[in-house]
This record gives sequence, structure tokens and C-alpha cells, in this order.
Amino acid sequence: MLDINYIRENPDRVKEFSRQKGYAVDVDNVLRLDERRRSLTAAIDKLREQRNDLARQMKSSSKPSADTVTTGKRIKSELAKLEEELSYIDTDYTFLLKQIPNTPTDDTPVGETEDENIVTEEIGDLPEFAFDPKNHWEIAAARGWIDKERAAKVAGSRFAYLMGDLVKLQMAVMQFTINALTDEETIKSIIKSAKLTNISTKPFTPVLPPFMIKTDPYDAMDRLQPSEDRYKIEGDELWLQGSAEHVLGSMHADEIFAEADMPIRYLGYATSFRKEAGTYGKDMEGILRMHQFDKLEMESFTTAESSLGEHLFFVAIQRYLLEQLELPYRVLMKCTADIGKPNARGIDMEVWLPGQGKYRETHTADYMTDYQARRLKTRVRRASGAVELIHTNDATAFALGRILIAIIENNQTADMRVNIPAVLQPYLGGKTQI
RNA sequence: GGAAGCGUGGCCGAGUGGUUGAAGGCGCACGACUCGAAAUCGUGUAGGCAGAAAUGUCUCGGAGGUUCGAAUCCUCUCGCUUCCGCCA
Repeated sequence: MLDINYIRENPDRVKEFSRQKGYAVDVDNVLRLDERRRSLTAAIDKLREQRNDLARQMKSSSKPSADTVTTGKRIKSELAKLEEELSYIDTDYTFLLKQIPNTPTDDTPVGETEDENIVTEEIGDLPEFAFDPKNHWEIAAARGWIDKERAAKVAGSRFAYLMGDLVKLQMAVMQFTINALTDEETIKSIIKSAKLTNISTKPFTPVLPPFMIKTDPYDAMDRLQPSEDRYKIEGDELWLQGSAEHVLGSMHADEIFAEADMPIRYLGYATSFRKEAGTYGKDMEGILRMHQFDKLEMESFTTAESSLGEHLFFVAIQRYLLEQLELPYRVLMKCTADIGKPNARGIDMEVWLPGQGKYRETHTADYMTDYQARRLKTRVRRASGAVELIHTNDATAFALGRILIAIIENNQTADMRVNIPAVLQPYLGGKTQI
């Protein structure tokens, strides 16, 4: 949620960037309700003051006079009336306020669709093959790695059984990533080679979070919508999480960190669930777009002044990880229409998939400033004693399904085997090929 | 799933209807002492909203109720702990 003070002071700017991000919002109505809300609050506070005064007076005398009791009753009924009106207004106000997206950073390109995202870099050489490269589902079928037919029988479309060496490969990627990001020396070298300054070298804490999340924290994270893309547990106010971000970012709701403990960095592993509403018929082959996929996700809580640096650090980690796996990729600066409602800035990375002859999204880095923290009430107490909202950052370490695709397609051999990137070999018993 | 108990400030913990937004302790900040530190002593220290401020108001898991007045009484609800049941 955006700061109402900011909206009051910059209504035109708020309208403009909301439009740029593609959100229909009623800023004027929010401001009108805000004004009504404040004047009602003032009136209510006044009445309460009277009530409290009265109660204070009465405390001293053992039997209150009939007169004061009557006054008390009058205050009580007036208060009830105003409080009821306030609660109506508050509901509308909050509803509208929640619809206003976060302010994009100045360097976020303005665009109306994701086609206007800007490719800022292409890294790594595209592989060349002496044969016609296959796509991952052809190779997987030949090797018995993916079974979607039986998955469809058991769970429906967009599910798969991953089997055999492909499973070992996923575990290897996971173990490699967890080891890298929990190692301070690795963190230091990433910061150094990215030439970042004033970045904490604190390693990530690995986390296995719950895969379900209650409605309230989900909504506070601003990730419940579009709820058509979420799986709800029937009969409960519970949902299957769509990303570890949802359960990691909300875990410190209503808490106040000590400044000395910042930043808080988590590397969460979670199976994520998405209905993929509105993608009918899209990416039906292979395992690119599934209802369920495993993901390693970075999430951090920082002070306001270090949050942009943290975002850049997360991007640097993503590059490091992709380069360690020797995958060719490109970096996209997401435009206003694509960064997402709670985002101030967003970077995507797309890996080259030779079997399909195109780049596909494997990573995203989201910078939320204090937008999520405001509703989560996640704060920090500064050394000075001041309490402020923290800033959240979230970014993919690896979406395992898609990275398996990338490894398969980029490292395939003519006989449909897959060469293993050097850094993963120790996690596969030294095997150079599967 | 059944039963009982418990949810108070950054943390622990008093408080069962009327200056209690809340004793005390820990922690933290500042100061004194010290060459410096530790120890000790002193002072300060919850958050939200409105306000330039003074100040007012709200919040003792959450929602609702009783009352002139609720952390304190009632109802519902959520969470935690323990015991039983079940179970990887």
C-alpha cells in the first residue's frame, strides 16, 4: 500500500504512474474519503476526550450523579453514530487505497505491454550445434525423464512426473545454490565482481517455509490478486502459495527488527502453485509452464537507504548463478506495465533455449520499497530509536523446472545426452554427462 | 479430532471494572566514573492516527457485547502450550 501522505502531496504524479502501470484508480475519491475520514476521526477523538474526562471525574465519587450518567449516555450514542459512519468510510477508503500501485523508479521505462521491456544486455555465446538441436521435451521423452501422460491421469494437465537423472540434476542445482548463497566468501566475491559498494556481506539463511498461506498475510503481501491464479483450500482461509516470496515476505509481519540485525536475508525453497489462469493453450509442451514447480527464492528485509543496493545485489547474484551454470542469457529492464503492482522496479532474466530458438524468462528481481511493509507492518528500530518501515526485495535464485530445461537444451549432445556444467558435477558424483 | 491452560511493550513479567499506556526486570540509548573497558550509578526508552506544535485519541492476539467507564466481565474467533487420540 502506498503512503497516504505521499498521495495527498502528489496526486497528479500518483494518477500518472498508475496509468503508466495500467491500473485504473480513483485517486480523487481516495483523497475525498481521506478528508472525510480525518474530520470524522477528529470529531470522534473529541467525543472520546469528553467521555474520558467524565469517567475520570466519576472515579473519585462513589455514586455518580444522574446528570453525569445522562451526559455519558448521550456521548455514547453520538459516538456510536460517528463510529459507524467511520467504519463504512474506512472500508471504502482502504479498498480504494489498496488498488493504487507502487511508484516506479525513475529509470523504469514507460510501456504499455511487456513488449516494451528493454533488453539491456546479452551475456554468453549462444551454443552452436553440429546437429539440429532438440527441445527439452523431445530429449526428456527419449530419456524417460518427464511423464506428463500419467501426471494428467493422476492430477490433470500442466503436471508432470520428473524422473531419473533429471531429479538428481535438480537436487544438484539446489545444493549448489544453497551452498553458494550461504557462504560469505562467495557473497563477497559476487559483490566485488559486480563492483557494488555499501552492500552487506551477510550470507543467506536457508528456509523451508510452509507451502500454505492465510488470506490476510497473502493480501497484505499484495500477491493474492489475481486470485483466479491461486489455489484456495476449500473450507479454510488458506491458499497454496504461488512463490516462496509470499510466505517469506510475510513471516515478519507486525515485527520490529533491531537495526543491528539488518539486512535479513532468506533463501527459501518451496514448491509453488499457480493455476495459470488466462494461459489456455500456451506453452503446453514440456515443463515450461506447470501448475506446480519448485523454486529457490531470495527475499530480504533492509533499511530504506540500502534497499536499492540490495536489489542490484540480487540481480548480481542472478547473473553469477547463471554464469556459473554457463548459460547464455539476457537482462531485461521491465517497463511500467510489467513490473507488477507492488514493484518500484523489476528486472527479468531470460535464458536462451536452443531447442526452441528463443529466450525464455527464468528469473525476476522485484524491488518493492516500503509498499509491502506498510501493510505487513514490518519495521526497524534505528539506533536513534526511530521506528521506520523496512523495504522488501525479492528475486528468483532458480526456478528449478525452467533451469532444468535450459541445462538440457544448451548442453545436449547428438545422442540426446546432456553435459553437466562443471560446478554441478561434484553434486552428481563427479559425472560429466547424464 | 477431544480436554485443559495461556495470549500484556524490543524481550521477560506484574496487573480481575475507575489517573494503568500499563509496576518491576532485561535489553537498548545517552551521561557519570575509568587511561580505556567491564562492573556500578543516573536519566531516557511501545506503536498507530490527527496536529506545525502543545496536545488529543486509539491499541494489552483479533472481532463483537455489557457499562457512565474494560487489559480486567461476557460471546465468538485466531494462535500457542500441555495431556489424550492419530500419524510421517
